Amino acid sequence: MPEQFRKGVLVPRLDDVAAAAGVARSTASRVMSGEATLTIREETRQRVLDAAAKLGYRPDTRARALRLKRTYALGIVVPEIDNPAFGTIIRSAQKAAIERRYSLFISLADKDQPDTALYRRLVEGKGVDGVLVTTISDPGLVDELRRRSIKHLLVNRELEGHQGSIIVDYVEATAQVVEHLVMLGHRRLAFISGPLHQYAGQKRLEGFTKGLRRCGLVPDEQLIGECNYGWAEAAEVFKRIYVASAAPPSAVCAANTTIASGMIAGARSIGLEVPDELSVISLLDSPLALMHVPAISAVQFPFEELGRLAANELIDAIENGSEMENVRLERFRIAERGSVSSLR
Amino acid sequence: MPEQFRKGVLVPRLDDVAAAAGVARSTASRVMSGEATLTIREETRQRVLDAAAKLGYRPDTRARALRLKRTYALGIVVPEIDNPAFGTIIRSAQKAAIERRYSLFISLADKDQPDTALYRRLVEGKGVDGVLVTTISDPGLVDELRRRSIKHLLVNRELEGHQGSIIVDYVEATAQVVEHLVMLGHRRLAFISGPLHQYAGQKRLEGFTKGLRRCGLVPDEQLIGECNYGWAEAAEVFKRIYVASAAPPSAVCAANTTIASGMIAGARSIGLEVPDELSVISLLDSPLALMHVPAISAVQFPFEELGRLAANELIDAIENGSEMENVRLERFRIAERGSVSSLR
DNA sequence: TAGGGTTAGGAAATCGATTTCCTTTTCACT
DNA sequence: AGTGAAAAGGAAATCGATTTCCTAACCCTA
Repeated sequence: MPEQFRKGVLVPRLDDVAAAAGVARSTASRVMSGEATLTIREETRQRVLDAAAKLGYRPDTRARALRLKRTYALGIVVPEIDNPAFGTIIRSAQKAAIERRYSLFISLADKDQPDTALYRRLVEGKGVDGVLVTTISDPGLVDELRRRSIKHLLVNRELEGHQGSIIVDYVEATAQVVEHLVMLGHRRLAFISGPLHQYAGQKRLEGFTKGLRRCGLVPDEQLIGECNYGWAEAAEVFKRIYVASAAPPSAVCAANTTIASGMIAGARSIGLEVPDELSVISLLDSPLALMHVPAISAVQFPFEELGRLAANELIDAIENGSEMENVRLERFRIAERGSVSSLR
Repeated sequence: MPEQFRKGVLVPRLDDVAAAAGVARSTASRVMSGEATLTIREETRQRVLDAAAKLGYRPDTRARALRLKRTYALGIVVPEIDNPAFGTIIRSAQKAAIERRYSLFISLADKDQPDTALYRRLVEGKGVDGVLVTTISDPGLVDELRRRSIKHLLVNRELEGHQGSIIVDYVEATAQVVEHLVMLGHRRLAFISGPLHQYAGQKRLEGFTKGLRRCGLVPDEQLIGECNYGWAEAAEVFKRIYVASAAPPSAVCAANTTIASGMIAGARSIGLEVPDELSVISLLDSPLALMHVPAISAVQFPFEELGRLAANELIDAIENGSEMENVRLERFRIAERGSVSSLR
């Protein structure tokens, strides 16, 4: 009875393929997995392949993983899913992974639920061969990965003394934005950041002050604002800064397009024209930048490349045991749109 | 030597725990997996638990899955990751899954790469116990799931004759938006949809004409536009419609906030005031709606509930073999903000 | 045709956990 | 103390694939 049962109801196993082709399980395995440690006669190969096709055989990943101690799966931990930068990274990383015959699983690192799916089941349970980490707000994750010596690569994040990270250059890009504005004649620059205790905020602030110093200017505490809660807050923060400052800014760098947009709304609400009376630039591009009149100038980073390289570097490390490096992608581009004016 | 080797370098297995506790593997298994088919003396239990804790033992998911024929993992296939509705669905589904001790893996159904990770490795290779499907643009996926009799649930999508889907009511919501506008005195309504060949576009168009008919009005082909490529196109489409129509619309329904935003820009570019000369409402809310002055009125759907219920229904079906139902969440809310005016 | 080297393919161990089936121990009761 | 039932725990099969080790068949040459 098991014979009928197997053919009809259940999913075929390798044994079924072997039986159908009239060969041993081992031979079927050799044919299916391709990696020929042994030569197989062409005619036998075809018999097995035909049988597999007819039965609709698909190898069982779980069994394979158990035996091979390899899952050919990668995980990526992301803090938020609807951030366009992460979206791009995920997409390109998945594409690169698939090209090398790996799968990529995405797992959200929920703030209220740090005990993520990926972490609990996959990493601890050896469900993935490696992990891309795009958030370090929970340092416990990286610690644990290191402790269990699971290959992992920090993506768009870096950590003091940590081997294996790949980043874009927020610092230099921000510094160059500042230089760009100064070259256009701006002298009073404001900076409205996202949460300053987070990685991106810190790097951008660092770049901001670095850029100013390169131009022989000194940062003015009064012109530096922090915005934790998005658009509406950005408008308020801007107004507060503008009104309070002795000499108001002629240009503002916003951490991202949401903040830039909010700031523009704030500026307009107190009668300021953009870009004539206030130049605005976003330190991170997104589709939102184009949804304004004028469109918002913004810095574009090679996030697609970042995701691709990250996946490939991780896979290399898994397959060749190669050490992971710390890579910094220096490329970026200031997309000049209409929100910045020249004072000259 | 293997003894030392195991303790030092490698990850502990159940056998190591058993050895450390001085019991048999089977006993250790019974303690660790909790499900007591057999009673275990409290003292023995503690010994095993202590040993496991000391060794840092974590069960190997792959081996477990192989033996149990269950992975306690769910997959979700999403068409795009940076759409706020999908973001909400994913987040709440993941949360619900974790609460029931399942993992949720997200996989992007890339258009140019329909051969997704989830599909290839997980579904075919029995890597997940069930799948949430949020896109039907590739009907092959659903076909294949059905053919392999893998539990799956359509989320925010439905298919003729398909058992197992959970949706929000785009049709009724859109119809009620139309009624709402008509009650405010609007008679000439325009509708700018996203791609009309896709699910959401079809449902909204259906609701739009249904709403009009309920109010005794007839849809005017001239006032129906399609926008496939986002903001800038929406502005153009709107202008074209407005200029071309004999009697111009006093209100417009946009499929989503990006289109609504683009339309508003288009309207302003031809000198129209919003909401005084043109009312605008989005049939789908997103943070972008609040990034306007005036803020854009929009329809809010219970996507969080959708994701939660979807995960739970799928898990129920997996665990109890219960049939999956077709559920429609009727709740929705029209968030009135400033972009709609009354003509009375 | 015997001998040596290849080529082709099979039997069985293995990966790590679960579970069935069985044996031993414990305990209550007479 | 002896008996039977219940409790506690162990040995081994199992899940589905890979791989090592081995044997049989084949081919060529001397």
